[in-house]
Amino acid sequence: MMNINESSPVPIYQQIIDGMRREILAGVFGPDSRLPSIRELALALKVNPNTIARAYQELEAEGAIYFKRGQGAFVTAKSTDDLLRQARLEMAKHIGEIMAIARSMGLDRSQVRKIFDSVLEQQEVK
Amino acid sequence: MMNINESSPVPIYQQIIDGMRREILAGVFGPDSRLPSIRELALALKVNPNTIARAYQELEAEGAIYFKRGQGAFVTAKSTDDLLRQARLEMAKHIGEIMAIARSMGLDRSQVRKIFDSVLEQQEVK
DNA sequence: GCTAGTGTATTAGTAGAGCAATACACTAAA
DNA sequence: TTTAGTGTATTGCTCTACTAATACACTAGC
Repeated sequence: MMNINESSPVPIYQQIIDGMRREILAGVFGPDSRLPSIRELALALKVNPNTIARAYQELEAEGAIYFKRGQGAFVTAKSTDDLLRQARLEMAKHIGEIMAIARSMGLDRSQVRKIFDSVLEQQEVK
Repeated sequence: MMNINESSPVPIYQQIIDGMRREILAGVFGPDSRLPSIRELALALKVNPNTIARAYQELEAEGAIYFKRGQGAFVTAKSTDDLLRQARLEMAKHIGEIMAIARSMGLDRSQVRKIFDSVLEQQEVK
């Protein structure tokens, strides 16, 4: 079960998005299985329904889940693929930022790749 | 001369920081040369002096410039090195974000590197 | 000392994000 | 057709980031 960090600077709705993505990827909710309803989850996490709704809407917008009227939210069949595609997009954004920095310093691609590798080595993998 | 985009979501003070870093790196202002005074620049960019001051303070904090009381702001002798170091830190942050995404998807370093390379290929170099 | 130039501090206004309270509208199932 | 469950819309509060107006304090140079 996902848990919310009240004191985190990361907004609650974003924590829910992240948590749901992770749980779907981990197989906690398989394709076409039903997610907890907005009200259920709001109650469980002690949060306003609108906050859950916002998270679910974003997940719907990115194609990870879909709604059946009156019945609730369900995991998209291809949602694992979608999530991976989405993740790739997010990564691409960051790489874009990195390249913007690199450009303003006059670095070319191979220099950026070197920096990337050397920083990557220092990262924890957990 | 730097120019400000009023309608950008990027705060003005941040645009000034970025612009200044770029101009220093480009050699518009060499080591120990004097930057436009806070009031001058505020007038030129049609912005409040405090906004310029904030940008200059951050540049000072990261060691790119220094102040002489009553005389203005000057470029640090080693500021090019400092800026490169700073840029590297910024890049590292983004790489950290990328790794956070990767972790939640269960990707290891080599997979991340592959994605990075393939995205890098698609980036414009300008 | 005076003056014109520096950077700095105080205070306040504006806009936006985030979240909750509450009421609404729809649908499945009995 | 009623009921209990869905998601949705409206509204307002709070907090924070950003910016500006204005007044202050210091310093070089005459």
